[in-house]
Amino acid sequence: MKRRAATACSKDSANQPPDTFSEGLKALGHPVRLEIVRQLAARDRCCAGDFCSCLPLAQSTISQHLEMLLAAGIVNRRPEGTKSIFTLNAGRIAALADELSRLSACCPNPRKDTA
Amino acid sequence: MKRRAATACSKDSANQPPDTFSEGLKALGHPVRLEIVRQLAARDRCCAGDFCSCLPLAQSTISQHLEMLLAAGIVNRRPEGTKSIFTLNAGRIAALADELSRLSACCPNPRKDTA
DNA sequence: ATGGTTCATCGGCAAATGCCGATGAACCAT
DNA sequence: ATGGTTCATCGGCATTTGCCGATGAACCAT
Repeated sequence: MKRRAATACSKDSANQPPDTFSEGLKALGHPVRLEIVRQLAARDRCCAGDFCSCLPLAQSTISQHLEMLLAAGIVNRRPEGTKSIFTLNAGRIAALADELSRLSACCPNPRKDTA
Repeated sequence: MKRRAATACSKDSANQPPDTFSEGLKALGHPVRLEIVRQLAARDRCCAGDFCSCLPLAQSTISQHLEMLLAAGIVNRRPEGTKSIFTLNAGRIAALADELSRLSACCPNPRKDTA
């Protein structure tokens, strides 16, 4: 098991450098990863196996999706016994949502009527 | 030029069926497409060529990115003479932002302090 | 009609992505 | 120590993505 790299790579929640906006959106832009996030939002605290039992995918595949979400700062991981506990990084998601809404508000673009 | 398929495929702004959330995020989850969206948000109304002059990519590549944004409902396209005028679909982006923020709000997940 | 723009589409190619089964480390029991 | 979980990582594979140059249609001049 090489997954005990650091001590607990979950505390550093919002460690996203500069341009990571598109990175975050990309991580969320996949139905499986989005489902993972939804599960996490609904249940709070899932271990990796929980996702395996509610998604029709191999364990290795799910592990890789989790890894991507982790790399994008969307989720946090914490080792607990032989399990990996995942939690949502709500702050990060909120920040993405915020930047997105700011994008939409930037230009009113009211040309939506008949003209 | 086959691009005059319908009359003006831009009016139907928010025509996204059911799951299109991840589709939209995926479309935005690419630095080039995000830059296109930013340009559009800042300037309102760009033709395709405008993007070619501010992005270091071939015209065909940009056309394809625009096509993706169009398919995802992020932008609208309107033919105008020999040009294609693009506008932001701000409503769609706002809806994505909203759903995203709802995701983050779902679970407070306050375990962010030392514990 | 002729020529010049603008831009969508068509191969083609390299790289990235998504998926899997297998392997083995870390941990928990016994 | 032995065996059973849990899960990250590896190699391999098929598909998708991102990019390009070239082509040609639609439109605008003249």
